[in-house]
Amino acid sequence: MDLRLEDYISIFLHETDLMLTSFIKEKLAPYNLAPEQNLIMMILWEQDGYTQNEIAARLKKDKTNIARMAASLADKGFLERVPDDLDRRSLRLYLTEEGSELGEKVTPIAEEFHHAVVQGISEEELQMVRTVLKKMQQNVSK
Amino acid sequence: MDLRLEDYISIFLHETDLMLTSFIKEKLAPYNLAPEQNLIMMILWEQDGYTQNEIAARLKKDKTNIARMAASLADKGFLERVPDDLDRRSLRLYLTEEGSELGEKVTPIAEEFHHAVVQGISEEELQMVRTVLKKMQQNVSK
DNA sequence: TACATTTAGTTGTTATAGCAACTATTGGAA
DNA sequence: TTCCAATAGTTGCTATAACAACTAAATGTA
Repeated sequence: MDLRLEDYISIFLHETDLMLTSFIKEKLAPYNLAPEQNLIMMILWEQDGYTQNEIAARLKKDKTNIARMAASLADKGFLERVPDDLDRRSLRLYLTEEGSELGEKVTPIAEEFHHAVVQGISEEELQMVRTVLKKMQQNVSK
Repeated sequence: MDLRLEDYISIFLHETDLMLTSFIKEKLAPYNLAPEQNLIMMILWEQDGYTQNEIAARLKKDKTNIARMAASLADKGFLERVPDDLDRRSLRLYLTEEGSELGEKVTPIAEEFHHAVVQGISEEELQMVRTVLKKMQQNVSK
């Protein structure tokens, strides 16, 4: 077969992902928010009080990642980690005043980012890409 | 606008990338090769003796990453880092016997991986995805 | 009730990614 | 030839990602 690096769609996908991440990282930097930390905040801005475990399920990430990102966000003063009364193993994430206010500034940036990314790409093209990516996901799942 | 997480194509792209990476990571694990380390090896299997800098340019990665991955691959005995005679700042990467032989086992795995990923996806669809991803890359570049 | 199992979260480790600041070397210009 | 600028690589740091092994708490069953 003899595929070259340029033939691997996975490599191209990975490069694209890194470029998008780097782009939004720069936009968020002034707000002291890293890209994946921002995803946690986006969930909480809609509705806070979720447990770390619930956030992990929603973001399809390992609970270790969420725990460390939540700890970092708490350090920054954007949220508080409150043990649940009924299940004292669980930590529920609640926005602080500062974290809550941050949403008003950062939400528009996230949406601008999305629009910048899809600029010049039609709804049909985007849907097609979603379909193909979904197929790839299925291809590598049991 | 009020986009939900599911609306962000960047998030879907990122999740897909992670799933593909995790899949190939598992396939390569028995050979003591991590996915990105494998990319360096793939270049060297085609032609070795490139400098770390040349590898970094080819893989569009920071030279720090390449330096650390090359150090790791050297630790594993897959390559040697040889200072260039004419420019003693440069380190050229040469395959060891072991690293060279590894290529015969791992190259087919990489190609099988690619075929697994694109299974059930037509050439036209794949080309269209490439075109759209390229457009996204341009959208986030200066 | 007592004990085994499951669950939520933490700690430690490895890999990737990229920035900043540094050393060593090379190359270019006065 | 001397000195400044550019280049190759390293070290240190922060963030993401996920696995393994652990603690603490809750649940289920004998």
